[in-house]
Amino acid sequence: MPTIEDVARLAKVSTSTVSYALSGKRPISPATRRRIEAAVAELGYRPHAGAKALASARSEVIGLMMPMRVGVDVAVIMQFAGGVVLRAREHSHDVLLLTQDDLDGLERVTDGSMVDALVIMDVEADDARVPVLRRSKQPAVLIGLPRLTAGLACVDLDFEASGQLAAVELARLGHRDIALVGAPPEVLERHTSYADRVVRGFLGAAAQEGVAAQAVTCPVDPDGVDAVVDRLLDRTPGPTGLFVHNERALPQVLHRLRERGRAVPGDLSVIALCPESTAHAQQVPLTSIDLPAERIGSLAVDMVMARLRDASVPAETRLLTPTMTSRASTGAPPAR
Amino acid sequence: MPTIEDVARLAKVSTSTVSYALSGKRPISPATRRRIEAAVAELGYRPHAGAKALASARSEVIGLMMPMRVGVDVAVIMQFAGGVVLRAREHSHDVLLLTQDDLDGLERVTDGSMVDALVIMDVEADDARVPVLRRSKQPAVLIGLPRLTAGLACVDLDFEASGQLAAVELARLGHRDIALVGAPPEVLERHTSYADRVVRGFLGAAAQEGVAAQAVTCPVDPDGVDAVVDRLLDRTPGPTGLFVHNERALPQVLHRLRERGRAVPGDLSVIALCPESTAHAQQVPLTSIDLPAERIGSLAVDMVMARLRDASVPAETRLLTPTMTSRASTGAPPAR
DNA sequence: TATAAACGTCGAAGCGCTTCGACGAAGGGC
DNA sequence: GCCCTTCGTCGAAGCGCTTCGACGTTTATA
Repeated sequence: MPTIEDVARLAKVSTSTVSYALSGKRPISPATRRRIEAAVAELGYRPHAGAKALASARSEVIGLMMPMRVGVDVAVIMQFAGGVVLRAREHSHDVLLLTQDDLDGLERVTDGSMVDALVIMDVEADDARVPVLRRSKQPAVLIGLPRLTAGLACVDLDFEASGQLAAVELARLGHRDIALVGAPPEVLERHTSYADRVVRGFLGAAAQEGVAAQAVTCPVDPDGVDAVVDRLLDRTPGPTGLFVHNERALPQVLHRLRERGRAVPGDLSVIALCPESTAHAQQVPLTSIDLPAERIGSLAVDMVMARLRDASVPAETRLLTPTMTSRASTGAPPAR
Repeated sequence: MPTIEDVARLAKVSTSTVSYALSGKRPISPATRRRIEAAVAELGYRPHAGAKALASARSEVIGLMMPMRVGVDVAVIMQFAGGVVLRAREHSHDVLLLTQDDLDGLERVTDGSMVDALVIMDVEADDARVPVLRRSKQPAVLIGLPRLTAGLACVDLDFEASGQLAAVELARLGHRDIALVGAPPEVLERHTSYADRVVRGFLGAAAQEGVAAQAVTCPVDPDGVDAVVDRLLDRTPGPTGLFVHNERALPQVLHRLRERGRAVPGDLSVIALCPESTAHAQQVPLTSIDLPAERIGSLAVDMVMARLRDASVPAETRLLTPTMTSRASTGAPPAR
């Protein structure tokens, strides 16, 4: 591989001039710049990442911690990751992948200067990674909210507002008894905060609207889903509006409703909290609150980059306002 | 951050001794080693990755090219990736993430010495990345088979044998008319080679067994799936055995069969080609040929590491023998 | 027209690590 | 008791880049 010295020799300038031409950190005359560019092209020169990192104290890599167990919502995770990688490239950074629980990896990549910044996915209320992050020099942004956000940069969908939005919409349509079909028990137990927040928003808004409401967790296996749906339907009079925040259970919920002879939206209205693509992919296109995973990923990168560029940028928490799109799964409750 | 020099000073040795103690490349007396380890621990020393890479010409990072569009089989992709990352860590390497089509990124990370080796997922028959790989210095292993594998390291499930296995099993059970519900049209068109290979194996083995067989592509949207299933069922006499190699369509295929009143396995036997977890997750546990994605990912890393360690290790193609597990979805065809 | 400022370029000093060769001390073979 | 290894350690030379200060040359400013 050619080095910057080879380029300098071919362009008949010093290596520092090549460096400045390439980084743009000092003015270079058009003529010189052209010669350098020609030399770079002719040799196929690429700067050595390690040398650059050593000299400049910047690796141009950001770390991404991502859950990789085949679990709850692979599709969403993937969209986050896609958003992160794409946007990182736009900031001309690469992405180093870390698994969710690799606490030691976190220290290795930060202390070893492998990464300039970090994006942490799927944050839990009392996340073990937060203390590590606090003492590291690199800026980090969390996707999700820990219990204490002071001094941390966080970004997420406003799940509480999402819960409210769903409840208010169902109330507006005339439903007087509604239910949230929520995250699987294991997610709740891990205290991934979004699950709690949806519940709080949903129940709170329902109370305020004077509508009866309940929230249930819902496993992802078909039988478990059936049991949950059955329990809901067997109550009398029972809910006429459902808000489903559980991507993996969603198809089976709809399927069970069909099996039980309940028409959507004739007998039951359904609102889902999921990515648009998922809402579309169902047999009845679902009225949904979008989970803009890719956008959140991009935004996380933007935030972390801003702080990398200018350390005085404050570490704020940004909660994205949820938006609802009405499709074919909602309507007025059936007349009694 | 402390440097190796700080450690050396504290341990009262030279920096080279510290380096040798840490790498184990030269013998160090127990007493010295202990002092060095103590100093490392006391200072919380971590070697600077860039400096190490520069001096040793090894980054201890492997590149992983992974498709991140929300597409065909996110769960499988994720399992591959999980396998890769986990095993890479066992070889004390980190993983740099590249998107599937980032050809320029490939050159950047190889020529810029960001990675020591590469794992490339989801290889197509005439993959544009292959020429780039051939001219790069780093060892690479492909997950999937390009048209010309000479000189390349590849690893994949033996999809052709999988097709055969399914056909033979259905024939053995007494089915005389069988069908392959295959990959979505867009996958076939991209000539992701595994789709073709399954078809070839399935039809070939069926012919040999003297069994009528057909192969159809199958989109992933519910209506598309229904149409495919309907077309199959409306033929008379029609197939009594199905081999489904399309993870996203799988639940809907089963659902449509139920809607059409066909019992599994009473009226129709179904074999799936998918990860075990998917086969279990269906309402009827599916007889399946396992797609051991995580294992393939690990194996890919092992192969690439072997070649990294010893450049004379040949670049071989390894096709994993498929294994079938009988569950509740297969049996004899109905009596006529 | 004298003088300060900006421009364009260069040389050299690192950044933090690995690795080669060297060298004294200790151990083995005869 | 001598020579040859092996062991354990050190010093120094890079690895390929960035960046600081310096220095002639223009160009603007008064």
